[in-house]
Amino acid sequence: METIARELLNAVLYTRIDGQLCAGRIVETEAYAGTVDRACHAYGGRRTKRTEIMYLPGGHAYVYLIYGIHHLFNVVTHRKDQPHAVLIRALEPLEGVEVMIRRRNRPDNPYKLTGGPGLLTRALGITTRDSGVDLTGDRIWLEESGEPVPEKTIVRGPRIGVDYAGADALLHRRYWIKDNPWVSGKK
DNA sequence: CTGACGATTCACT
DNA sequence: GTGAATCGTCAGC
Repeated sequence: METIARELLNAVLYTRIDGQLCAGRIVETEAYAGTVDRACHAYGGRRTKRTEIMYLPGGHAYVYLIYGIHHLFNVVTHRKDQPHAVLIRALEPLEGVEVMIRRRNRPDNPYKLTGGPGLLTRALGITTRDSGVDLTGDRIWLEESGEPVPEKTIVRGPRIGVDYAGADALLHRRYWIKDNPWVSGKK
């Protein structure tokens, strides 16, 4: 749901995986709007073992493998059987930075530690094993950061990497915090 | 069973 | 700027 994609900006994503606590502030998201969105894995009402997670009630994690290499993390946002989700595209690291650096094992550009959907899952230790986990649990969870993002500093634009979605690729369902250096991709 | 391909990242020209 | 990496998922036979 698009409202939730906006609301998730500034929320803090925590993981406690392999005994390591990590946290990052969400600075970029994308909304995937269920069965009528060509860019959504559940387009047309498709239900498979993988996409079944998106049909769970909001508050679960939907994680999948892309290009055989990267794990992408989403928050399921709607009620049961409404397969909407928000992809977390970028974080600003807050806690466990040393752990993230070790997991990423590539200390070139610091903004690339968690500045991309495949990068932040690597840094936080999230994999497809975590698909379906309850985000109110103690392995992966979200917390409000207090201050909501001022409306003026939220920017929106077309989603990235969904050209196959035809006209739906043009919809402005990507949200990010203006001028935040951790935001991935281009304008 | 088989083949095509992806909500990406990185190395290299 | 281009192309490779790499494998689970999915549709089709």
